[in-house]
Amino acid sequence: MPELPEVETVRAGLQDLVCGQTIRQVEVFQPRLRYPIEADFSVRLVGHKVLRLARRAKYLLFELERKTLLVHLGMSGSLRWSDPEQPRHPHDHVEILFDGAGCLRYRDPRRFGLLMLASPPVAQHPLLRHLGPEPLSDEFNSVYLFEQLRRRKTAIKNLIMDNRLVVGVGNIYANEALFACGLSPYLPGASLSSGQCLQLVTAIKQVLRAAIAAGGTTLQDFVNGRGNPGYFQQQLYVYGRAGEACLRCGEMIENGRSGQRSTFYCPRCQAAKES
DNA sequence: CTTTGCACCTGTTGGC
DNA sequence: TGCCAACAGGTGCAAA
Repeated sequence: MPELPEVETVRAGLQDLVCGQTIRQVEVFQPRLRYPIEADFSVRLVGHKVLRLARRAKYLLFELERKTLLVHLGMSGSLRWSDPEQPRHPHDHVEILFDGAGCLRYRDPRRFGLLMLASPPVAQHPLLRHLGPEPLSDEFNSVYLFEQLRRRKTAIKNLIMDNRLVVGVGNIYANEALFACGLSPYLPGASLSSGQCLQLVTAIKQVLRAAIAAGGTTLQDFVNGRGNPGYFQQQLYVYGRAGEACLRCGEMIENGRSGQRSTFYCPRCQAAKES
């Protein structure tokens, strides 16, 4: 469910609540997530203080003194600050209690997410090592993108959703960014000119920034760390709008498939252009 | 190396 | 109303 803007929204909302807090107790109610939670997970966390809450790609990084807790929300995960006295939801799989009042609860009906401890340097962790640049960094620019797309015939939409090329762009924002710059999602990567690469890079950054500013997109159940929804869905131009009129030209938005993912686009604004 | 399709899991939705 | 197939924000992996 969460793409980069949603994860960043959770990070920003939880940061002040967890930083400086020491972990008092960890309860695992359901260890079978994407990777099973190890038996010593709780023991290794208790007594450690959260120094910083960072993010890399769609991973949340709880930086402790000598280790890092990695949390990925998968498709349906959420992490929320809660009163330990409140009854737990059936899909609350992990609870982290702190010295101060309040606890962090990890909820994930589909269990595609993960919680895992990583030793420094965390960037070398197997799950993080092969990740591409952050989309909002200067490292992700048109020169880089153009070079990456050479010799790639995969559809551009699938390429920008590939973690090794650039992180954080999921199905919603891939569709939105391609609409924003008027490129067909089906263009082979190598067919993009350097000018189109610049337009696409600019569109991705702009869409992600706007989504972060709106607190993310809530389609069904996304909530930030404090249990509140995001509002970017009000600014979606194509995602989920199949059959409705294009907000720019009035043409009917189409819903196709690309790489087993549903793909929304305006056939007029995003006509496949030769380059 | 690139590309494709599957697998992991539960919940919701839409068609018949 | 009920049943069942299809689909849902992600991503690592095997196989071609």
